[in-house]
Amino acid sequence: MGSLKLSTVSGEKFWFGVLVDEKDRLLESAFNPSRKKVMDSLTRRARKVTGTRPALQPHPLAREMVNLYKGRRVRRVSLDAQYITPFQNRVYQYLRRIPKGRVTTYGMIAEAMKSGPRAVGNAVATNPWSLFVPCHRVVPSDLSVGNYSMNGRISHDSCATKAALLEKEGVPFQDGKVLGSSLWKPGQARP
DNA sequence: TAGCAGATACCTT
DNA sequence: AAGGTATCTGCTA
Repeated sequence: MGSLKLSTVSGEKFWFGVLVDEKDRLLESAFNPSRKKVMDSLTRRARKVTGTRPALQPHPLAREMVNLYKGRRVRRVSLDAQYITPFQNRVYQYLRRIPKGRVTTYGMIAEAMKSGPRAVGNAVATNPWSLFVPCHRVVPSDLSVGNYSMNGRISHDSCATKAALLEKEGVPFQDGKVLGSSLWKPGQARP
């Protein structure tokens, strides 16, 4: 593995950061009100992969991340799936198919995959590609907002961020729950 | 309708 | 083989 690049930008009320390889493949993305937390998460990953610190230099994908946060559509990004498990990979294929403005549930993904909802939650929680793989579009079966961690601890703030992201994408809410009309049912695994 | 376990759970290291 | 879990369902009151 060659050298990695780390780029951060601020936008809205967050810091956004990406870690990319020499071929512009995304290894990890993170966003948080604290720039230090973003940097820590990305440098930790880089160190694990290369044993060295990544080079700090601007990268367009960081800007793209802000666009995603604003609810805009961006070009397809190539992800480096070398450091995730096959199960995570399968789960993320489903996440990437959830249309903007829709949501699905942990249980529905589990059913489609013939796995269990808690296992799916486990994989979703460890998504290394915040925003690029839209894990915020997965909610509990009671259609409440559910949990979100933003590469940190689960908190009220991060869950509010999840709700805000969904609202930006046009998901209708009522009494703190998404409307059933926005549910998207995942199809069976594709070959 | 809110709270609480069980699921012979499911995946990861 | 143990440990973690961003869940779901049905049963209780």
